Amino acid sequence: MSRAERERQILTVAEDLFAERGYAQATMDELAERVGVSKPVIYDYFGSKEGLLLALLTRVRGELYAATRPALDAAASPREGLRASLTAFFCFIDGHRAAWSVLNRESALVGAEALAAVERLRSQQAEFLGAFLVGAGAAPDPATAAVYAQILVGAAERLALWQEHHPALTAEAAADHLMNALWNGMSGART
Amino acid sequence: MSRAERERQILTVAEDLFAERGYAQATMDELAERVGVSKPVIYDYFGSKEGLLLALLTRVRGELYAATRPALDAAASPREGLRASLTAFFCFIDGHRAAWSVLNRESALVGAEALAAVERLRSQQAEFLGAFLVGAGAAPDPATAAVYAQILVGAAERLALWQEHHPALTAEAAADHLMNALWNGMSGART
DNA sequence: GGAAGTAGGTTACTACGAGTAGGCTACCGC
DNA sequence: GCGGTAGCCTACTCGTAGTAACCTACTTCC
Repeated sequence: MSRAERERQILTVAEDLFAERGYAQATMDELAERVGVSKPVIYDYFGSKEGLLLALLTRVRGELYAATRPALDAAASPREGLRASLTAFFCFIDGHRAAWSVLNRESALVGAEALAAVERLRSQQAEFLGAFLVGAGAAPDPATAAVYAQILVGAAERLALWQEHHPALTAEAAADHLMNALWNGMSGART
Repeated sequence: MSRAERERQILTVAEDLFAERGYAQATMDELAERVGVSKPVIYDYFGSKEGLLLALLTRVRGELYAATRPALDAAASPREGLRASLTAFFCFIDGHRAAWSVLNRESALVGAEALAAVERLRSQQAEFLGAFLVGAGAAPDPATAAVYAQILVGAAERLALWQEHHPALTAEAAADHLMNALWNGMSGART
């Protein structure tokens, strides 16, 4: 098997295994067994357990960006663009539900590098959201836009996790709620 | 030394150690050494490394509740109450900066029980915020209020973490931004 | 066509950290 | 003084991340 092929295979198996057991409980021995190779092969490809997680995060980051970025500009108005992008985000999480909590929440404990990788993932989202908010006139200045972007990212992330235990909340409904709360404000109740 | 005294001592040292090294990198051997006892003593008190984390989370939960809950009702208006409570939250994080990321973000990877404990912490905040939002007329119905409460919690949490790398953002400023974004809405820029 | 290098593995270890078995000491009630 | 017990220690076991050293087949060059 070629290197690139083997690499993708290991990452895919690892994503499932991490989702199933959690990062800490997943062992490299079991991963190697599932892939059907010996352990040093994994180490040859990724260097360490954390390196493997890092590679996984990088892959997910690319996918998430591809899923949410285009939606922002494709819509007719800023409001609809933001709503479409938020919906895309929740749909993406839905498709990667198993990997989501592991990759985005459990990863932090391993080390500085993995933590930084998770932060880069968030920053990537926050950055283009911030630029978007400035363009949409939704924030008085770039600094405020940066803060607002963090608020958006945090709120969306929390809602995505909350969904796990409240499956009644669909991706569209989650996006709608976010729009109502953040765009219109909570000061007066709206439906 | 009495049991209760020893327990508090171990928890305090553990909080520092976890903050310093991160949960995974912190070893029970080093903790025992810092406390000045042998390892089995720690296990006698907390059962396991995760048990220790759990006890720490429980303590922090009580402190966070005490810091944020009273502020909600003490103020003259709902708007001011929410702002005061958010400010109290960011101030609390400021005081527990070192422990914050470990306890609230890194803990998830250990096991189901620790994960549940972290979720309870968030739920506690979300619950009284939800009830508050209903009372304030800031959400059309209790179900929406529950979603809004999650949005508040997620946004506040994210902003608290973002502050780590953007120390210019004070607790008051963070609370103000949150109020502007969430209460008034982002649809029209306000200062 | 055979020597030399290399890609893609393998088996069999080491190191280290979580958790434990069993014993020791000093104090308390009687 | 003596049994019980609270609080603590030394000295382990065991599982898992990570590694050293070796092996096999294929490609490449003369």
